[in-house]
Amino acid sequence: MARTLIKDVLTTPPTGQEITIGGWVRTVRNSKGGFSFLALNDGSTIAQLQVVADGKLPNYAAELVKLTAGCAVLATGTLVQSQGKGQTVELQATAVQVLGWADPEAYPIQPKKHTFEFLRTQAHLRARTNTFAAVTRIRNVVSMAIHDFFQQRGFIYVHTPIITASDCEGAGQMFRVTTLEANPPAGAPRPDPNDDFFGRPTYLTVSGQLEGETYACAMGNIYTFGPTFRAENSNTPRHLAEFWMVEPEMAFCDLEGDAETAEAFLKHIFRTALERCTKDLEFLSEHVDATVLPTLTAIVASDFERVTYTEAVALLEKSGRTWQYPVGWGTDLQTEHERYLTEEVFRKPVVVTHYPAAIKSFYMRLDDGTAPGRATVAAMDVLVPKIGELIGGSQREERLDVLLQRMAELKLRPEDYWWYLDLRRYGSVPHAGFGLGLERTLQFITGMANIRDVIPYPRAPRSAEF
RNA sequence: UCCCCGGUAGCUCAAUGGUGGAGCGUGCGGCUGUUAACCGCAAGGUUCUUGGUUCGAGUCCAAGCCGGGGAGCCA
Repeated sequence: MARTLIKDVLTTPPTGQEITIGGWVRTVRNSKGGFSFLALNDGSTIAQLQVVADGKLPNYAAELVKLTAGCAVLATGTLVQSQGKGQTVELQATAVQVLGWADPEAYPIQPKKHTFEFLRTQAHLRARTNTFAAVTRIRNVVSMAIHDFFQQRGFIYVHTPIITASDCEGAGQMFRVTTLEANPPAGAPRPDPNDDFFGRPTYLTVSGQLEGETYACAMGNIYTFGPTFRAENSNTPRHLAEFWMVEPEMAFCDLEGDAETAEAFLKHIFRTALERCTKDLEFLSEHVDATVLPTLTAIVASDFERVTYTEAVALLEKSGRTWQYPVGWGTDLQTEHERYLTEEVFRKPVVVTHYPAAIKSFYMRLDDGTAPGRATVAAMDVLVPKIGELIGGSQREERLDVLLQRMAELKLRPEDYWWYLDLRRYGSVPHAGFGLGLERTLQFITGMANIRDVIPYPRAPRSAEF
C-alpha cells in the first residue's frame, strides 16, 4: 500500500504522473454529470486533496457515490492541474478502493463546526478535524524544536525517573504508586508501606529537577523532557494532572544565564513553529485566535522584559487599580497581577526575578546582600499574555550551610535529601535551571483556550476516559 | 476545593407555567467541474437524574451528576 503523502503531493508540479494516496473523506460532492469530487485528508497537512472519481470506475455506482465523511480510501490516479477553483492540483482517479466505511448516521464528526467541548467527548476521533490535526502537528514540531535547541548547545538529554520516592519540595499533591491492596477487607491490618513493591512509599514524579541537578553536576548541561504528574484538584483551562515538562539544568550558570537561556529557548520554539507550521498557524489564526500569528512574529523579534519582583510590586502599587487581592511586598503575585504586567504594562513576555524567599522553594539560591526582612532568592518566572506562567526557574542554592539552614526553617529533614545534599558536599558548583510546561507553550502558540485541547488525551480530575 | 453560568433532535441552539421548534447533519428526489454546493420532501425527542410545588413543569424549588468560565495551587 505504498502511498504519497498529500503534503508532498501538493508541493509537486503536476506532470500527469501516477500516484496513490490514502486518506479519510472530508466531504463528497456527487455530480449527476456522472462523477464525484472527494476531498481527502491524510493528516500530513491541513490541506485536502481533491480526487475526481469518474463514473466509469467499476465500483462507482456500487460504492463511490455512497462515500460519506470519515470513510477511508486508497486512491490511485494521475496528478493534474485542477480545472476548478479552490485548488491548483487534483487527482484524476483511475482506481478508488474503499477500505473502511463510516456509517453517516452514527459518525460523530460531521462536516460542520463542532464545539471543543463536544470534541473532548470524541477524543479518539477529534484528530480528524482541522483544528486538532493542526495542533497535533504543531505539538510534534515543538517537541522536536525543544530537542534541537538543547542538542545544538551541547545539552545531554537525561531520563529522570517517573516513579520517585522523594516527597520533595512540596511541589503539589502526588499520585501514590502502590501494589498494595487498595481496599483491604474490614478488620484487616492497615498495609505497611514497607511491604509495598519498593519497600517504601512511592509516587509519580512532580518534577525531575532534583535528579536533573545531579546529572548537571557531572555532565554540565542537561535537560529532561517527559511526563509529569500532579494530583491537585485543579479544574482550570491551564492545569492537567498529567502534562509534559522540559527541565534544563546548567552547571556553571547563574540566574542571568538561566534567564537568557529561557528567552533564547522560547524564541527558538516560536521561530521553528512559525517556519515549519505556517499553514497550520494560518488556519488557527483564522479560525481560533486571530492574534496568534502577529503575537508570535512580534515576540521572536523583540526582547523579553526583565523586572525584579520588587519592581513589579512597585508597578502594581502605582497602577491606580483596585486589586481583588492586595498588592504588597512579600505576597505572591496573583493571576490578575501577572496578567496586568504582561498584557497591559509590557504587552510581551516578562521575566520576573528575585522573589521573596518566604514564598519560594527551599532549593532556590538565597540572594546576597538583601536588607533585613527582605530576603529574596534567585528565582525567575517567565510570564506571557493570557497563559500566565510558562516557565518557572531559579539558580540553585549551592552552599551547603545556607541550604541546610533553609531546610531547617522549612522543617525539611536533611536525611531525606542526603543525595541531593551530597552535591553540595562534593564539588559543589553554581548551577541553575527551569521548567517549561509543554502544553502551556502549545496553548500560547496555537491560541487554544483550554489546555485539554493541546494534548491528545487529557488527564484531569474526574477525567480519564480513553 | 470555592464562586458564577449551563444541560432540549446526531451537532449548534430557540421555546410568557398551558399541544416542544429552527439551522446544520442524515435519508429520498431534483440540479450542478463541484468547493462545508444549491432547491424540495421526510425521518428524527424519556427536555441530564431523582424528588417536590401546581389543575398543569422544558420552564418554578431542592439535591445529585456532567460540562464551561473565574479563583486557589502551579507548569
